[in-house]
Amino acid sequence: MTASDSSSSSSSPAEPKHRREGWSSILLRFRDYDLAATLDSGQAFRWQPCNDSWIGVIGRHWVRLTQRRDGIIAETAGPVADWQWLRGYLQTETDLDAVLKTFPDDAPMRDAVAACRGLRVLRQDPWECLASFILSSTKQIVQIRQITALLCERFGEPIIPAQVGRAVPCPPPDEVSVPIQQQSPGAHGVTRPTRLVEEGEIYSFPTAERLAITTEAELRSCKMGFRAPHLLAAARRIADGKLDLERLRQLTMAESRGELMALRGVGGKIADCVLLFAYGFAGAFPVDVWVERALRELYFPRRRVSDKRLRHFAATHFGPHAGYAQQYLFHYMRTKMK
DNA sequence: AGCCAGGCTTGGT
DNA sequence: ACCAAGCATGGC
Repeated sequence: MTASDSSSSSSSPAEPKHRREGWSSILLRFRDYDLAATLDSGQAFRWQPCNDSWIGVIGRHWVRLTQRRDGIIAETAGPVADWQWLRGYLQTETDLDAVLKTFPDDAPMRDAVAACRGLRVLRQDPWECLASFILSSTKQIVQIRQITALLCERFGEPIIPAQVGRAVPCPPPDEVSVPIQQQSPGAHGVTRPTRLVEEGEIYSFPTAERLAITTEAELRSCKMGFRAPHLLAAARRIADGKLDLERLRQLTMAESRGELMALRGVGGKIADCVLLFAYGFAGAFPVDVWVERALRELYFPRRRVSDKRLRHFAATHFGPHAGYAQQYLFHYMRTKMK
């Protein structure tokens, strides 16, 4: 698409000045990307704002993202030969203009787009997405963040910003480089006693295999309440191969939705979130309390409309990128209006 | 204190 | 087919 990159091996003037040895960085060039809206709109729950950047984990990569006028600077540890994993996650190759043009031309959509233009739908790992949204039911977003943070601290693997260096996850943007010290292998080895989590330390999202060998009580200690048995059962079905999340990519949206909804604790809304945020089914349209409120207040003010009729409207009115439209309505509703 | 939160399941009409 | 209660937990 229109994006062009400059890798850390080039001498681009846009390169971050605080680059350190053992790090890679890249400038993904494009306009029309609102990083803050995208990372803080209830799609993913583990991005932490840090000064003017966002810090998080994508797969096994520690990542810092910084919005610039002409794109996004990404930094990560170690050499990176191919940044496709990052472009895929951020969906930087999606033509946003083309998506927005498919939206219905009505006042609510115009207002929603005007309020948060540049908001994107991410493309996340299916397991992390599924697990996160199993934990989301009847929870506020701040609490989902808290639960997933606990889950990752207890059962994830520590992700060190520079694998051979000291963990300095959050220096100010132009801090003087920290000398990288050799560290004996195994310092973060297999036995990780429970301890206070260091400030800013980041963990990978635990695999289904890891969670499959926990107990419901251990999961409940992450404050997930009645969702614990649902998450545990899902992890076990995936770990033992009864459910293959990769296989769902080959199915139709409806078939994939059915497979997801066969899991305890996964109804239509959570399934739609996974279809949209992980598999990229553009027509998936999750309806939560905020989107239902948006539909009723913006499209049917002072009218009583049945849930059935509302679902039919949602399924037919928003076009081939209904999921994108939904995310704009959601973020619009949550930010601009109370 | 009481209500609500990016819901789902179950049991009652 | 539609309606309500129950479910854990925490923020406001």
